[in-house]
Amino acid sequence: MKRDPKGKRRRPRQTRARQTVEAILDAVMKVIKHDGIGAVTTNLIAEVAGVSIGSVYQYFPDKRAIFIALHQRHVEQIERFVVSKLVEHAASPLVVLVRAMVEAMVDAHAIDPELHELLMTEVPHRAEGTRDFAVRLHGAFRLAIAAHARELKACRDLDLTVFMVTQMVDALSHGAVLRRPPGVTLNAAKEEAVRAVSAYLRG
Amino acid sequence: MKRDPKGKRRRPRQTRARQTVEAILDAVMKVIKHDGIGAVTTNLIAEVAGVSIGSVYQYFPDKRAIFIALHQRHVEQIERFVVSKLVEHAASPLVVLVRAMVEAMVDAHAIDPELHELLMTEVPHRAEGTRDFAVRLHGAFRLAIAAHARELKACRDLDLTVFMVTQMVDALSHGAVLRRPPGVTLNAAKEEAVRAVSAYLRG
Amino acid sequence: MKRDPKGKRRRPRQTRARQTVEAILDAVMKVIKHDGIGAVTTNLIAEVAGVSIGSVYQYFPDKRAIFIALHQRHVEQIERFVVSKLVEHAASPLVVLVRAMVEAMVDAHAIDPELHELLMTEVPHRAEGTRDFAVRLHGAFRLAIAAHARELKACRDLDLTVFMVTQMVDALSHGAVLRRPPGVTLNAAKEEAVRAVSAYLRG
Amino acid sequence: MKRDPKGKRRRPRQTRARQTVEAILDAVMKVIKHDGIGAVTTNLIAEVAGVSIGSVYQYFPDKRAIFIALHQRHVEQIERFVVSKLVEHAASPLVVLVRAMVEAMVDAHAIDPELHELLMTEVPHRAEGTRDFAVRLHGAFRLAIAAHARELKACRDLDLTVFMVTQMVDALSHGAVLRRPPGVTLNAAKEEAVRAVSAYLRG
DNA sequence: CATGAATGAGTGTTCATTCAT
DNA sequence: AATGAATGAACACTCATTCAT
Repeated sequence: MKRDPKGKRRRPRQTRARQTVEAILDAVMKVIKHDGIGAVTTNLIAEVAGVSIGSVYQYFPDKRAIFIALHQRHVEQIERFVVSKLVEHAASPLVVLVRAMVEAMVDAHAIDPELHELLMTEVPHRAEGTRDFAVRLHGAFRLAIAAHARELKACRDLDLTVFMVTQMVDALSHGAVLRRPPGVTLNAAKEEAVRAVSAYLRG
Repeated sequence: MKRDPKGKRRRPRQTRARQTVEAILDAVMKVIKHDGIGAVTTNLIAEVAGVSIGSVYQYFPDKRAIFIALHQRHVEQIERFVVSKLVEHAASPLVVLVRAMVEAMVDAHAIDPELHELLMTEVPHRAEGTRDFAVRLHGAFRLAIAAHARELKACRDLDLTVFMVTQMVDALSHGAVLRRPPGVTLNAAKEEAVRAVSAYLRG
Repeated sequence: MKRDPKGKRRRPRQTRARQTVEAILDAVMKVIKHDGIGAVTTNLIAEVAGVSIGSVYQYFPDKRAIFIALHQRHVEQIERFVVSKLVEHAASPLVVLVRAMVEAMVDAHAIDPELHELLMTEVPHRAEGTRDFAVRLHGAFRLAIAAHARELKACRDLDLTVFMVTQMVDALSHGAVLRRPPGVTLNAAKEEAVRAVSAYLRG
Repeated sequence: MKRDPKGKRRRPRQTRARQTVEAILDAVMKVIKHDGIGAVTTNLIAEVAGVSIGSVYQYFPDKRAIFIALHQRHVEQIERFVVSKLVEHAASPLVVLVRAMVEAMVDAHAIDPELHELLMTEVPHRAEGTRDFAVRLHGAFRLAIAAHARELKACRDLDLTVFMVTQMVDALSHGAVLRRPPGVTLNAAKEEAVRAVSAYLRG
């Protein structure tokens, strides 16, 4: 596989391919939001994406693969988002870090809560390569928390602690966006989540 | 044609109907676990349930309704399970109550974790009547927690607190069963969850 | 099966049977007019008729038989109607007779033109026992026309003449009710039909 | 319409599509005549037409649409047939024209009387685009009759006259083919029809 | 590589009919 | 005779996938 000698120009094929893939995934999202997953057919995906059905099968072996890719993209977007927030606060004190984590996740969920919910409840996604939300975040959170390991008194098992924090942050931010009780503001829910995680970490 | 001596009319309606519905839902579960949701066809459901396809449509307007009912039944089972555990500990101190809550949820999830995961990730739900897990538990948890309201110093908003506890217990017990890191025992995960919830409630 | 010794009372069985049959046929009509023949199912017929589906099959061997009976009843109603008009004018001059025939048929069609049209275009009816409209009228018209045979100069073959008159009266009255051009009143169409038939009979 | 001599791209669209549609309609006719409409299933249509069931649904939204198209084609065939006969006799005297009209219709009905009858009595029609036989002929007949308007003494309303003639020709030719009394030849029935229409037009 | 017409196995669903009560 | 739950053969229709162009 020869690399481009000069490395200046991107191979147009790769670029076009990525564009097409993106168009297809965008189309799936659009259709899901408009009419539910029941309306998602490969032919409709192709039509909405503005490509031929043949091209869809150029990039995806079958329909299932499209859903998996959609999940992957969605999770990766959030992951990128969260990681970037986390590095910002690499040097912050623990509470600030926790607040940043919660805020990042809430923001991530708030981008398109409806779609997130649909992806989680309606779109089949159990498959290799698409590990769950919380699992994907494990790595990012581990790094961030490890930096504060000494502050954590009761932390005997870092992996366990990271696991717990990840689950809590994921669930509480998801819940804050989509299921908080009426009368509770998003900010209040956020603060409460920060409080909960902090309390846990403090021991 | 023997009429029953006392009873004027046979009335197998309610009983038979419920039996049939149960048989159908059991059949769906069986098929899902055997061959995945991809293999779930209405005719197969009928066959496995030992009823005619026509009878399936006597009780469910369409395939989707079967899935919804399956979710409902599953969630209700867990709810019943959790509630019964909760009433057992109506008079217990807070920490014991929290441990009971976590244990109940972990046990509930552990009954058939595979099925639970499949129901959540592969089977389309999202429809009236199938509110989320955590939402169903809200009521049960609220009752249990309200009894300890005085002990909760930092509790300004009971609903918010209940919401938080529900989310945490649900996520942590679900995670403990299905996503705990390797090397962490179920019991350790349980204890950690109890610790986390207690820490939050303590303020 | 003993007949009623005195013969005073109608056998309730016969009466009930006829009532049920009528209720079934009425139900079919009702459903057809409400939702089209596409909506006509035996179970719905039973429901609308207020009898059990089992009772429907007590009186009709299958669905087709119901349609045939419906046609038969409809045609017989019209036939009775026309015949009674015809006997009124048994002694009238030819033109009056023709006018009476046309009027009778127009009135018959006008009773429920919509249903008539539906019966003819949507409801399958080719079967023994359900000869066509015009054929059923042949006998009635034959009698009426035969009385005026001597007036008919050009009438070499009475059957042919009756056939022609029947076709014309049927088609023209049906058309007058359902297809006359805009701007033409029903009465004008009637008169024109009378003129046409008279012209034919006059030779 | 072969544009490019070299032929850069095949464009079988229009032609192939029409061929397929014709094949489907022919298949329906074939099945109806063989086994009755009861035997007409979409899959059988596809099989007999030599196309896949998927292709059937490429051209028709549902089964009903196939029947409608079949009616349309049938009526259009007859219309074309009649019109061509009519233009042949554009300059003929009235009686000859009437004879031509009757003959055209009789011939049209006689092409396949069985199918015609089945289409009319067994196949659901009645939908936009499938106006009745007589209505379709109205235009053709109007043109033909208008040319002789001066000869028609008693014709006050051309539309009414055309309506009457259309109804009569349709009914009498249809009846001549399918319902003439035994002992009456087709030719005799034709002549009688010509006589009837002529008598009407003469006033 | 792209296209999109064609495919056809497979599915959900209906509904005429039966028969135990 | 009446009932109506149950039946299941049969059907209309979909849609993932292919492949000739």
